[in-house]
This record gives sequence, structure tokens and C-alpha cells, in this order.
Amino acid sequence: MSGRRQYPFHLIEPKWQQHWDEQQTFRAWNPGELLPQGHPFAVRHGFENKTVAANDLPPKYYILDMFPYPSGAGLHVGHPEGYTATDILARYQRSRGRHVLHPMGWDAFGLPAEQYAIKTGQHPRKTTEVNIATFKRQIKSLGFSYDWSREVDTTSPDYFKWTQWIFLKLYNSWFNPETNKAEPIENLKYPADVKTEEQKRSYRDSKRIAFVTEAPVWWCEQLGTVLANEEVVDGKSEVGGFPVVRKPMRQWMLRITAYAERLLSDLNTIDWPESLKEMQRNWIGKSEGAEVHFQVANSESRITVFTTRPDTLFGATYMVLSPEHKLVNQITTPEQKKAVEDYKTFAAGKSDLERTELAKDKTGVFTGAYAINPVNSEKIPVWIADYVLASYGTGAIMAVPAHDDRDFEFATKFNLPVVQVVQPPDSKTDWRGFLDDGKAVNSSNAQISLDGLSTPEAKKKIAAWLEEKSLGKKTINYKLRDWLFSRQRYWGEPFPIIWKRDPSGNLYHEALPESALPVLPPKLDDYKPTPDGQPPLARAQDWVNLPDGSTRETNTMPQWAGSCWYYLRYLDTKNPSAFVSKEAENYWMGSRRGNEADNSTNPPPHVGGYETPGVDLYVGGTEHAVLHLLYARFWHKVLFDLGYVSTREPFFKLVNQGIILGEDGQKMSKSRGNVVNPDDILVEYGADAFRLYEMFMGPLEMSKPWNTKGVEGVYRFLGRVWRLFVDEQSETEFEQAETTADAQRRGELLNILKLNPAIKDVAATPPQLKTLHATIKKVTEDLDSLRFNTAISAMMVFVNEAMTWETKPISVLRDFLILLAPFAPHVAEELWSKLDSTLDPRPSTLAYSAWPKFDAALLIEDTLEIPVQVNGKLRDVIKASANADNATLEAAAKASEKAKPFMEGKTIRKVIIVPKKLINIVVG
RNA sequence: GCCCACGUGGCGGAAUUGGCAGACGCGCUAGAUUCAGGUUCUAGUGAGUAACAUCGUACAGGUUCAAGUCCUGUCGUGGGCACCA
Repeated sequence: MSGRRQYPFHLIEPKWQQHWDEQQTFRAWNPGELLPQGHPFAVRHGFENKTVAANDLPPKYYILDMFPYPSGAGLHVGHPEGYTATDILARYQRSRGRHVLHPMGWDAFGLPAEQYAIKTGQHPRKTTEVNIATFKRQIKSLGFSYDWSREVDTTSPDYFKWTQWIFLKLYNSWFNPETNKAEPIENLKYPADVKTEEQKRSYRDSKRIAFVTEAPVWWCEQLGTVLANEEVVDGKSEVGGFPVVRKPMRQWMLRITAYAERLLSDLNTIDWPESLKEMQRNWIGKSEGAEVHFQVANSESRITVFTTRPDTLFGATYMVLSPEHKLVNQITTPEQKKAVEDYKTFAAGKSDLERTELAKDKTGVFTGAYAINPVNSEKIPVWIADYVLASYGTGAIMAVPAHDDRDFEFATKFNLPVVQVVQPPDSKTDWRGFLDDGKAVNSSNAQISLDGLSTPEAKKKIAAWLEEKSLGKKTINYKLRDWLFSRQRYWGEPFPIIWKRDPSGNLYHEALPESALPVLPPKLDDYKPTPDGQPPLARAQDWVNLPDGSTRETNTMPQWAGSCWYYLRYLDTKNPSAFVSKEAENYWMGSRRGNEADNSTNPPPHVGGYETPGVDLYVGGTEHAVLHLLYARFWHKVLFDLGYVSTREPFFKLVNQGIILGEDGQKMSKSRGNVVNPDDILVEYGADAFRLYEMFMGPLEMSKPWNTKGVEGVYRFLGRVWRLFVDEQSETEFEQAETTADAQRRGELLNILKLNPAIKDVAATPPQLKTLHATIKKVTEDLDSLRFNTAISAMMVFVNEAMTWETKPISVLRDFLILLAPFAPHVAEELWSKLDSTLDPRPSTLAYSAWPKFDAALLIEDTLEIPVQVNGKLRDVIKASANADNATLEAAAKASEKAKPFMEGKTIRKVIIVPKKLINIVVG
């Protein structure tokens, strides 16, 4: 317990939350909307009772949180960390004059709701609604300035209608490699040998961005669904940690690989944490190298390999195919057939977990076949081994054991020859297992010699030679795979797709027309997948079978679908005829030269008076680095290509908040019993203290442990702020009245409280102004660079100082409240209303009060304290006039009584004077 | 194994450009207020010393008049990737 309540937050916070709700204080306006009389935004910008066009509206500021999945457990203290940061910035930017879009919504499709439904028989809609209500109550109790009129819910038909609509766009597009962008499928040109309608259909279907394929996919038995690569971690499902196996199934895929290069290179145009960009780069996994063709001896077959080290071709002493490689059966000799078949069975039986984690030891068998090394015509044996992956490159490698770890290990185990072809720069380094760049050796034939060339030069030369001789060519490979987009689930968006049979009985798919949207899921009593891997939707036969004999697609979309574009729906949430109107998209996402909205002397560094394209700031956890953030960028690029959005990238600037650990420094978890529930903190200390503490803990992006004692610290600070403004006498009266008041009168209790009589409408003294302006400067600069902790510390310094003032000028305190408001909006509003009633006949909110300017002239000191060092060690601090010249400073330093003993008997060799900063006397 | 961050008091952290290390807060110590506890207020609080001196930003070197900050190496912690040829 913290003892006596520092100030009546329990009355203030609900009062202002209700006020903001009723007044729609934080509503953002789309171009063309009528701005009502009296709305504080309209009042501030002079738009009362006007319909305002995009060009007349102030520059926008779109600040976005990663919307939560509303789980049954409710909010934990980690959620509000990012939300508090964005709320502070949203409020700050409103004060700065920007038109702020700050929305919130629910990413509500997903496995937990469905699994709960399977257990209890409750419809997921029901539990989702309950969970959303809990989340909304908790989020609202923190006083965040969201525009709730723009709330979205990915499971609402009004929303997923448009998710399905975007899917249709993906379905009806293909990626044109010549223009390097998505184009309508109608633009597709057919090759000469594609003639019949059926051939054309099949060709078309093979080119769509959303396409069907029968491919090995990750199947999770326990979850009863397939999963995307990104959802599989260490051979287990990301959700639940269940084992997954590779299984060939017919599935919907999205052609994200077509965008690999753009997803990679456009990272350079956005302001994201370097570590996060690096994760995406690694995930995309671009590597440049060459394809090389090896002729199989005594055969027509050719094996093509991908290598990043074509310069080591002379050192290739054997080849390895993945066990699944197409050529394996063709080239295997009769004597080796049995061994190869056995090995293939052995490899197929291994789960991916075994194939990676447990495969410390290399395995493989000889196929009996030999290939010809194209540079030296040597016959080299062809093996199969599961250390070569079918899914990367060509599924086959040339092995250069001298200069590749894995090949070296394999060669050692199976006694294959090792030939040096790279000389390490340092002659002491063993060439065996040397992987880095060096000089080529032993690499000559009658036509070409690489000997003596550096690795990069050798790469270039051999690649050109291979190309000339049609033995290979330069290639780029990506690790990125196409996105597996279908799930065997109930609680997800149904596909707007039906299946038909052509006259020859072949099954084919067809898109439903836009008019058929939204495609609603059927009612079901049983949400379980069927045991044969059919999705739960297949149980609803009435729904599946259409009158004309066609059938509906029964897969659903993955959870990520809804979150791929929600930031666009916020722009125009209620639009029934488009996913977002052009005008709204242009205003909120487009880049437009802004009028200087900023009324301070220091605009935010990353905008510099210009609006930024896309979302100005996106805050969320790092767990979405390669899932949501890659998928959303991909969809956005497709929408950009098709002309539906105006920017190449959705999120201009992104910041990851760190995780909040438990009080024991461990990750919060139920099993550890170290979970902190925000509701408990709010009851005890109030929302303002909670918000302030979350920001005071340390830098936003750092992970840091929770400490409830620390909440008390900022709570005490708010108590001091309160006592700075409120008359002590009236507080005693208030406390007495509170103990006797009945419920009806409690709302009026706050009126008992009076302003501190020390607050007077007088001019501020120069030291008071200096204190104020130093605080304005610090808070403003810190907010511009997201340093919330030091901004709060600056306000603490201000309050500690202001407490000592006998007379407190009202103008100074008003400015201070505007600084405090983004951080602790409830108490700031309450105190503002007390000040305001004495000055302004129209008290409403300080949410749009102009951010104070700081005056640099007021911060100039006439006397400075200058450190005096002798040989770099601090010996004294002297007072000097700010405009004292170097000679004066030097003389003063030499005269210092404290510094003198350290100079006695020594020669002064040098005096270094940094103006206004420091004097260093070097003696010896 | 590879890649990327980060190592500062008893604790969370500050030091924005190489220029007074430890702002602000927690905790702790003493005092005032109080019957008492709590609250609030005042003073102190890196180690060390009677006081100076001296030492001090993971460790070892280096550059510099001056290094938490720059360079080299080592160790440790966290995160990501992991047979990707």
C-alpha cells in the first residue's frame, strides 16, 4: 500500500475520459467532412462549421499502433507501453498543430478463439466479442486519445469483405517481370503454343499472384492445419509448439517471391531499426552467384547447380543432389539402386527437426553416376545427401570440400578427395576449410586460368567464361519462399473462390464476382477439422454446394490477411463502396508539402516541415519482423502497382518497443507468477501515474524490468504537481466532504478544490522564465526523438524548482501544463480547467492548446561555470563571464587556488581552451 | 557456427558533437512533522580517506591535451538466423 492518496485521480480520470468521449475530442476528420461548431480542433484551426478540403486541412500525422489480438487473458503491462508512447506523440502533435490520425482496432481472427470454441462449443464470434470488450475497457481506462469512430475489427463482415476484395485483386493479377510490377491478368500475353481455352486457363492460373499448387507444405497434426514457413520455428508450430511434418497438399499460395528484390531494396527508403531491416534482409536471403551445368557421364542428363563461389569450380571433387531431386532415379546405376532407395526412405522419414537439429553427422549415399567437371573434364562422383535441400537453389550442389565446411565434413567422412583452389592471404592459415576470399590457385586449363586472381576477380572471370561457353550463367537466389496462404480453419476469412469442372472433367477455380462479397462463413456446430485434413467448412454441405453444381473453396485465409491492410481501412473505416476512398488515401498516406504547422522553433527532425509518405510512425513489438511486417509490405506493393495506393511503402518510420520483464528480471509468464496486471496498478495509482511510469522506466526500445516502487516515484511526482496547483485548505475540505458525500454528489466534489493562492497573474521573473524555457526546450527535443524518460525527468526538475517559488506566475504554470498534458492528460486537464476558469470563458480541453515555444535568448547565461583541468584532471570550477576572451580565461585558471598546487614547480607546456566549456592546463 | 545489438553506483537509468561521469527516480541513512505507523518536508548517498590524495563506465591494449564516447583484441549478456551451397 502506498498510504494516503496523493490526489483524487479516482474522480479526475473517469471525468475526463467521459468528457473526451462525449465531445469526440480526438476525432480525426476526412477531407470533405463537416467540422462542427465548437469542436476544439475546428476552433484551433478556424474551421468551425465548415467543410474542409484536403488542401485546407493542416498537415497530417498518422501514428499507428500494432493492433492487438484480443486474447482471453486481457491486457498485460507490455501492451500499453507502445500505446502510451504513441498516445503521448499523438497528443504532442495535436498540440503542435498537426492533424493527427490515431486509431485502434482488433486483429481478431485466429487460432485461440477457435480452439476455445472447439473445447467449449461456444461460437468464436461470442468469445471474440467478450474479449474485445475487455480489451477496449482496459485500453480506455488508460485515457488514450484514439479516434474510436475508426475502430476496426478484422472479423466483422464489413471489414473482411474488403480483405476478400483485395484477395480478388491478387487473384486477378500477375507479376510482369519486364515491368517489375503486378498487372491485371487480362494483360497477360500467351505463348504461341498456348492455344485452346483450357490451355490458356491453365497458363493464366500458373501466373496469378494468388495461385494454387500441390506442393510439400508444413502440416501440423495437432492444430489440424498447414502453416506458412514463417509460422514454423525449429520444426514446431509457432503457436502451441506442436510438431509439424512436410506433406504434399493442394494449397493457395501468394507469389511474394516475385517481390523479393523490391522488398529488399526498398528497405533502404524507410526509417526502421537497422536490426529489424537486417532480419528482413536475412529472411529474404539474397545471394549472388552462378548456375553451372555438369554433364552426367555416359548420359544425356545435365545437373545444374547453384554456387556463390564459381571461382572454386576447379576444386569441385564430387556433387551432391538432394534426395528429392528429379534426376536421382534417372542417373542411379542398378548396383546402387537399393542403397539410394533406402536412403530416400530414410531421409523422407526424418522430420524437419531431426533433419536440422539432430543431424550433427552427415549422411548420404553414392548414386553410382559420375559427372564431368566442365573446367577440367574430371569425372567426379554424384552422391545424394540430405544436407542438400531440395527447396533452395537447384536442389543440387557442386562440392568443394577444401573451401566449404559442410562439404569438408562430408568428404572427410566418405573419404572423398580435397583439392586446394584458394590460397589464404596469410600463408600461416591452413587452406583446408578456408572459406574467405584469397587468391585462386590450381585453377587453370587450356582455355582459362584463374591463378593469381583475387576471389572477386576470379568470380567475375569464370562467370563470363561459363556464359560464353553456355556452361552456366550468373544468377541470384533468394531464400524467401512463396507465402502459403490457405488454412484448414473455421475462424478466418473464406476465400471468394468456387471450383468447377470443365467438359473433360478437370477441376478448375474461378473467382466470385465483387457483388458476391462478403462471403460469409456457414453456421457450424462442430469447428474441428475433419480427420482427413478437410477444413471444417467442408462439413457445411449446404454452403459448399452451389445450385449450378460448383462448390465453394473450403480453406480460409491465415490470420495475417486481416492485418496486412488494416492501416488502410482506418483511413475510411465506414466506406461501403471501397476499401478506402482515393481522397482519404491521398490525404493520410500521400506526401504533400505541408504548411508549417509547427509553431515552435524546432520542428521534428524527421519531417522538417514536410509530411512524410505513408504512416508517419508505427510502433510495435519485434515479434512481427518477418511475418506481419513483410506480408503487409508485400500487399501494399501489389496495391501500389495496381494503382490503389500512392506510396511504395506503408510504414515510413517504425520503432520497436522493448519487452517489459517481470520484477525478477525474467520474462513475464503465468508459470513464473511475475505477471503484472495493469488494472491493479490503475486502482492504486491511477492511469496518469501508470502512463508516466511506463515511459520513465527507460528508453522505449529497450527491454527493462517492471518495478512497482518506481510507479510510486512518478506517483509522488504527480502529487507534487497537484500540490503546486491546489490550495491546501481546500484540499482538507475536499477530503472531509469526500468521506460524507453520497454517490450523486461525488461528481461535484472536485469543485471544492481551489487554486493555490501562490498562483498569481504576474509577470515571471527572469530565473523563472529560464527554468520554464529550459524545460520547454528539453521536453520538446526529447519528444521529437522519442526520449520520453528524459523528458519526464526534465519536468521533475521543473516542479522541484517551482515548488520553491513564493509566487507562481500563472503564465508559467499554464505552459508547464501543456508540456505535462501528453504524458498525464487527466490531471493536466483538471488543473487546466481550474486555471482556465479564471481566464478563458470557454473551458473545454487543453488537447489542442498550442505547444509553447522556447526562447533561446532566455537560456543564455551571462556567467558560466568553467571546469579547470590540470593534465586532464578536474581541479577547480571557476566562474567566468560568458563573453570572456581566452586570455582572461587562461589567467583566471592559472590563478585558481585549487589548481595551483598541481602546477607548482612544473612548466606549463600548453593551455587548451574550449570556449564556454573547459580549460585544460598541460604541465610537465 | 554465423549475423546484429548491448555491458555505467545497491537498482532502473542519464551524459544529443571526444570536454565537470552518475541527471531524474527507486532504495538506503539521518533529522523535522506525527501518540505511533504511513504521508509530507530537509540534508546526505560511486569506492576510498579524519580530510586530502587516489581509484572508478565488463577486461587488456591503443589514439588524444582530454575517452563511458573513437580504434584493436578478449570475455559476458540479449536477440535473430541456422546444413540456404
